[in-house]
Amino acid sequence: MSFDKSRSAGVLASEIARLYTAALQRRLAPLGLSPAQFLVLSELWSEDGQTQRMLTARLGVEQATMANTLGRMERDGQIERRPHPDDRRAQIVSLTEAARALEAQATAVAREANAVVLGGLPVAEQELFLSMLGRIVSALRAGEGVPPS
Amino acid sequence: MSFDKSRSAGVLASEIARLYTAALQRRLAPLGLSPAQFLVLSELWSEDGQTQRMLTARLGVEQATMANTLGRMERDGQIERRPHPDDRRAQIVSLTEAARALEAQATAVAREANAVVLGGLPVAEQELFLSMLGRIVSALRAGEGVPPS
DNA sequence: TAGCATTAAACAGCATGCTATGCAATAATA
DNA sequence: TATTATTGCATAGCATGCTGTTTAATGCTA
Repeated sequence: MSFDKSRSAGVLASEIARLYTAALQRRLAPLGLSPAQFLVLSELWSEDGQTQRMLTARLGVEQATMANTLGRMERDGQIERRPHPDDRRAQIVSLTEAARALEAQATAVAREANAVVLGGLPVAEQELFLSMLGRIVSALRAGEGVPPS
Repeated sequence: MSFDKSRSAGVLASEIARLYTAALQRRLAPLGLSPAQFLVLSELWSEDGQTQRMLTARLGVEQATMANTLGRMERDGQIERRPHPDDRRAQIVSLTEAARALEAQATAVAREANAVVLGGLPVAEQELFLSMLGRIVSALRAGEGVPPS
């Protein structure tokens, strides 16, 4: 009859997401970063000089969301946008020195925030939990997401 | 060194949350409801006539978030706010007829959206997964959240 | 009882996410 | 080659979440 939040995978996942984001934000704030900015940076740290389109695809958010986030990152001096040499529609997103310098610290605190989440389970179950999350994401992307045309 | 999103419990949970919210939104839209509105309604369906403070505590969001959501729900004709008989600061939030009529359908589609999420796992693992989510939420609330003073 | 603290809501301002549109540049095709 | 389709981004507008501040009503206490 009624809806039991405490047994809803979606509601529980959303709550974990909110608490994780808050934990990460508290740790990133001293570095001048936000959670979404961190994700973009982590992509650029592994490969600098990507187009907005590539970043959008790899992080799995909508193009407009990425455009807004990149706008804030440019405003905050984390990235620069330079014209694409071959395609005048596109731009190359590249790290500033300031952003490059944050990699070690930011990665460390992000790992810490994730450890806090996993810390809710005994070590013996953590690996299985990660595996379950991964399988669910794959299934949802395949089933509910936009079909890859 | 670098940050691996695909092994981050927080990132994966956030992604499941986004995909779940989208799946739920698609199903609720024909009823004129949004995911956050559904959660408030589900609370009111089980006990009508609560104060904003009670709803805030039970759904675990901030007071300001709840005030905004209730504002949209009032605008959309789902709830009414009436003065509290004993406390002139407070208001009683009660369901409109229209909102009361949606319970069965809305609950059904929400269950469906949750089934889609759990569907990413074999049935044998679903119960364990729910238990893990619940334990993590409890641990995070206790550890990182605002201490219950 | 006067004054301070607490509580219930509202409001302001911001970050992230989304959809829908619009625009310019590039590609494909009739 | 002229049209049409596609692609890469930007913008607008909205929902949800947060923090911080303000206001009004209540409660407590010296």
